[in-house]
Amino acid sequence: MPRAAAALAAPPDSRARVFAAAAAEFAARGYAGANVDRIARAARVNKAMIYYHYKSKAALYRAILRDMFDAVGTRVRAVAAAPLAPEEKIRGFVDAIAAEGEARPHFPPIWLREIAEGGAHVDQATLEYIRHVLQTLGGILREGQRAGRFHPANPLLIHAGIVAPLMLFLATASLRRKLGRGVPEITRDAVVTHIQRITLAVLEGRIA
Amino acid sequence: MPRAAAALAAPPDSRARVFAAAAAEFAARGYAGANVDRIARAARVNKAMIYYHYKSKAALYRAILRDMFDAVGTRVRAVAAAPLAPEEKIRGFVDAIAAEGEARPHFPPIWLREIAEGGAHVDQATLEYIRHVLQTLGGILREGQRAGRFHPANPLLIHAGIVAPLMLFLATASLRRKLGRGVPEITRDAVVTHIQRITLAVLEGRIA
DNA sequence: GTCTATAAATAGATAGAC
DNA sequence: GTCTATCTATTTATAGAC
Repeated sequence: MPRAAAALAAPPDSRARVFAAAAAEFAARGYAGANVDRIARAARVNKAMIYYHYKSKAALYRAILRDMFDAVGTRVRAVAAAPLAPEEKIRGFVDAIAAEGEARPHFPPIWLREIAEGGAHVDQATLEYIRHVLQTLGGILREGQRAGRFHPANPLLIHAGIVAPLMLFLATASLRRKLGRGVPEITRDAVVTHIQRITLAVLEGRIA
Repeated sequence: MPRAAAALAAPPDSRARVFAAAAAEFAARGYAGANVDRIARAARVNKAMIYYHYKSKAALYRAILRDMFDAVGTRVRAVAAAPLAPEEKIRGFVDAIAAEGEARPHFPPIWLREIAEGGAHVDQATLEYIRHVLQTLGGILREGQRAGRFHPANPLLIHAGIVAPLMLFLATASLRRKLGRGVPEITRDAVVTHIQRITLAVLEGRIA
């Protein structure tokens, strides 16, 4: 989905505008709550155009899902392939997830919802992309273990410890505003650094 | 909502059955995806009964939200009020969230979805309950700081570090099955212990 | 590629009998 | 408290003209 992905910034053609508008709509209201008319309006296209470009609302949604996880997978693999120490790769992994979550604001909310419904809309291709991310992290962990710098650890647990708080933070900007005063401020960098430190502390066995 | 809450196990009256069926439906499909006819069928009541007991689909959903956060708030305050060392209270806090997430299987998915839509359905009462949970954690942190055992920390960050991975773990049981082989197993207790350790390590400044 | 008009199904909500 | 029947609005999707 390179065309759609590249178009997130300033959608030139109607297909890319549909993609971008749909991503925002699905993020804000979920698959069931999303409305094709509203997507059309936001994309400044006629509703029929949506069905010209995509087979159905479901197919459009799945395209967005695939694009999301494909992008994270790619970014994360780049980190794993770079000539870096395992510790740096872990930091890079955290950064990659955060960067992707920020590059695509629809990513965190959609991700949370997919978790909530047990990946109901996740097709085989997307499932592969998700596996890739997990396997990439697993590879970094094994590399660190072979180098004698990481203790053995469950990749799933490490992954959850990284991704969950990140997505939560990125997705709760508006909710935090709603909670208002009494809830202390917090910055993106603080969160990323915090997660990097914790993850490395766990991997290096510095946590009793 | 004590009546509805107590009825989660074996719903005796129709109102409680509606409540329980609706909780499951909203958890599985989200607010927009939930279907009142389906709720009626699952609750073994006539659809009109739902509107007899609750003003609308939205009101029914809000009642479930309130019940959830009220319950966590209560359980968490009990931990904070107990005569325990701050460290034990933190462990208890983690346990309380996990226990509540397990006692109400609809809790984790609904929680994730509410985060995703920025608390769109959260009314004032529910907002209060959520604040209570945050404030309770804040109280435990201050107590530990006064006792010289905890370093200063952002309650929101600590809270996210606890709740996010827990909810994620509890909500991903089915998705983990879908990912299938290649994804290592993981137990509830391992997750809880892991989160307790990490949180305490952070609070005690054992993480560089 | 783009638009109008509309088909067809779904779903929230209620009136009114019992 | 419970049920039948139905109204009404919404919404996905498409046929067909340009």
